[in-house]
Amino acid sequence: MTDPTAPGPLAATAALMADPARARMLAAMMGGEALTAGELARIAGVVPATASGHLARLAEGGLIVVHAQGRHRYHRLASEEVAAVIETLGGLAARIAPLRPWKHGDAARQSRLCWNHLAGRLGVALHQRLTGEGWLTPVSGGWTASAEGRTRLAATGVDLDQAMKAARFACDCMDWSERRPHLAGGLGKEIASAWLTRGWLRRLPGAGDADVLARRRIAVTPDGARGLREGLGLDAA
Amino acid sequence: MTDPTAPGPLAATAALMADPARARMLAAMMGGEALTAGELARIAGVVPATASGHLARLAEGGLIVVHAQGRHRYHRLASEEVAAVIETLGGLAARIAPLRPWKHGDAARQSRLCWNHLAGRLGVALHQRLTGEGWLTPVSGGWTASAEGRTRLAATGVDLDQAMKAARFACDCMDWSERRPHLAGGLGKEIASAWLTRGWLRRLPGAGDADVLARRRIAVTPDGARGLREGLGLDAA
DNA sequence: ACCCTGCTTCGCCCTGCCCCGAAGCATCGC
DNA sequence: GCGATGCTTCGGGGCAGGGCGAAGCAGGGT
Repeated sequence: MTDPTAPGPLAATAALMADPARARMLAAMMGGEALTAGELARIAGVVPATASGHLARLAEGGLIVVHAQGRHRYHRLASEEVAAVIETLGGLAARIAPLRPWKHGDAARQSRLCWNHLAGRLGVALHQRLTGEGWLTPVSGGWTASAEGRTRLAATGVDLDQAMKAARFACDCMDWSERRPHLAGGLGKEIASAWLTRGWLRRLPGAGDADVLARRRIAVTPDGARGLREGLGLDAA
Repeated sequence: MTDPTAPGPLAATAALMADPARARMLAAMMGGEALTAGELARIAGVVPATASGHLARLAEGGLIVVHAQGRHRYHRLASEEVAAVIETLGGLAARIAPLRPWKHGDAARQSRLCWNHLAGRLGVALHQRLTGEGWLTPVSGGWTASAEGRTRLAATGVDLDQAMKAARFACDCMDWSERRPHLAGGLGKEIASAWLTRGWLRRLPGAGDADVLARRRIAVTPDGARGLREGLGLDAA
């Protein structure tokens, strides 16, 4: 039998997220960008030395991966699965917290990124539109696109073939603010990155209000609003 | 602006799961039963006084609810959402943990309960069978059942109407051991409870091997194997 | 070559909290 | 009534670990 006093994997992994500074770092990385240790230190509100220790633990725990480049070290979440856990846990926390220094009434429902795909109002609306019209239908372990869905998405700059190739089993990620699924997986990533590079979406500076929203806010540009309306019949209010 | 040193809801909630004793308690409650403080103390491997403190914190944090009855106090998970978070986090932890006192190779994939519905091999197989035959199709925020699916399920003792009534948005819960969705929500609950009372499934004592599997193991009885084969064409190996 | 910047390692302090034993309340059985 | 059981609150001890400053080690610019 194993040591009964051992933490166990669940507690060990939870402990990695249980520190305020580390939680802020993880929340910041939910924007999908790779951030340097210095940036993360500032975000977390600790001195670089402390941040370095935290990042080492997160990396050793497998929650983040580090990419050294020159004298910078870039940190990002290790996988979509890690992002999903943080998203889910953050949603539960936000709904549970009776102590409410964090108004999750309105700001939290805004459109945002969840690791590398769209979440919030926009993410959910997109998911409903695509599945509601039958352009996309879930099958066990992935998606199939109708011919119309394929051309519609292509018109918005989404390379469906490449997305499908990478679309290892596209869970629809549960959106905690809207309580409906949004589009994750390879397809979600492809859509978000296509629209970001096309200038239909842009990142908002997003202040420093930590935790669930740090560095994750996005907005639809006028171009994007027009494109989504014409291409998908989606009203991005 | 709020106090920048405040833990934040994410860290606070994660901290509740970050203690070994509390994690063991939560894992035990994943079996769906309401457990007394004494049982949980024994499971967690701590003295009743310590367990009482932990349970108070879990309750105050909204992860569990307490139901006093006579001189016993029964504790269970507060919601399906809490269960989903624990399941997801446990899955991530099990796959990440490079330190492996916890073999998650085989035992973890066994059929088990996830809060109040089926998970593991059986849960995933069931989900695939029901959706694969078109008996159940996901629609935005729930399910619809075909006529054939309705009669098939009714034949196994599942009251579909009642299930649907309670089937507030049946996310398919992601199964971490099989990496495929299984059936959660009101329908998943109804199926599991129907088959448990009918004697098609039974709980396994489940040793005390804590964390992800404590008190969650189930097995298909000979009766159940026959019923599932005849009723649903499902081979419960 | 020089310095500057970004990051890490080290040593120390100190808070938080996990644990237990003892005592205090409830509830049930007799 | 009485004692037994289940659980809680209280006080004290001990350890993990989070925080910082100082020093060390890269990589880059000039």
